[in-house]
Amino acid sequence: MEPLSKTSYVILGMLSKSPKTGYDIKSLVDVSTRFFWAASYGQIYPELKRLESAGLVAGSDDATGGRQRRLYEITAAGREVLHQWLTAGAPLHFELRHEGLLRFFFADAVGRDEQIGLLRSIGAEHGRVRDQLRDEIRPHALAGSEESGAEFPLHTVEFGIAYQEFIVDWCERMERRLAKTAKTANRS
Amino acid sequence: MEPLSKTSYVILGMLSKSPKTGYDIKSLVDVSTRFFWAASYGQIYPELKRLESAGLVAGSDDATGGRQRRLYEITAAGREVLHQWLTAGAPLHFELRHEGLLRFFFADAVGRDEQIGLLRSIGAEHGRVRDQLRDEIRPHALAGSEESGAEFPLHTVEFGIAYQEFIVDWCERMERRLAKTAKTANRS
DNA sequence: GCTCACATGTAATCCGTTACATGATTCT
DNA sequence: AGAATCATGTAACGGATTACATGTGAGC
Repeated sequence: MEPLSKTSYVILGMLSKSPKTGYDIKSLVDVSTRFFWAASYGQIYPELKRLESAGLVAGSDDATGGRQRRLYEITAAGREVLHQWLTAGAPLHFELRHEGLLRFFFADAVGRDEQIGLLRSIGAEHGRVRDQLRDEIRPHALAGSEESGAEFPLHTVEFGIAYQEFIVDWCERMERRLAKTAKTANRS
Repeated sequence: MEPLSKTSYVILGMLSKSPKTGYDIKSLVDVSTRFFWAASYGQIYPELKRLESAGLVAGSDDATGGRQRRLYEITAAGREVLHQWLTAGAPLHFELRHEGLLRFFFADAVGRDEQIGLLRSIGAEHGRVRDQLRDEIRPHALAGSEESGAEFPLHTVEFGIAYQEFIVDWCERMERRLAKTAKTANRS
């Protein structure tokens, strides 16, 4: 069996706690793993079908009246591959794409004002994400933790908050440093 | 004109300093922007052609003997769109995909030993990247800085080092925290 | 003579997003 | 009555990686 995509482990992981619809999974991802592993309907629904034909999840129709609803639950085989992935020694995929940093890299070509403006927008954006994690995602993780005893989703959000905060702080420090050594603009 | 991909800005940015071959660009990316914006030959060569037909770069054959070599330089129009991007108010694309964190999120399903082992591999991996930035990329940026006066590539590497270090530290703190509250394994 | 760096490209494939299409139920 | 939420899916597209294919020149 060819190896599963990382996103299918998100699905398996979410289903390992309780049965869910594709919609449920997407909603959950949006308030939890999204910041380090996003997923869209365009991935989730087809992936659920693939996982079902691979015997890792089992779907059952669960329509209420005229509204269609397909509830998936993880199978024993699914639990097995999830556990395998969770304990594997394989290299962990890590990827960052940061347009702000890319611009910053080339920022010698613009004036001090633009350099500082760039740092402000980068900092502001990461500040917004930090706020969102703190005010929306963290309470959600906290509730889940009290209800199920799971502590790692909470640890993960807390890492996220500290991570965003680190970038915000760095932007502020760099901004101050640049402000001190004001310099005339050097267009291209 | 449809908007350029971020990767084409990497190319334009690299060419804005001096003319280069596709090979040169790839080599440079690999010792500079790679950690927050990677690029492969499969993107660079086709993109150079597109940029040329859009009039943003100009290529000239520069073969030495039998070895083909095509040198590209940025045009005035190319400088213009680069500068536009560098000073635009557009939202900055940011994306993180972190398999280690994803596993960590689901780590309630494994035992303490595996949880700690996971933190160790995450920390070790980020430590390796930090070392690479410090020992290989930073000297390179420093040399470039002394030669051309460009300071932002250096600032960017320094951010990278601090960023990787932040994650390493966090892993160590979390590891210690988990070690203190040892717990029996709870399979799935 | 061999290996490594220089040099260019393409095709297959993967992973993922966005936009579209459709409809039921619940809340205000 | 209308809006928001629940619910499922697909098609088109975009961005990027990997593997493949090919060959030169320089240094040991």
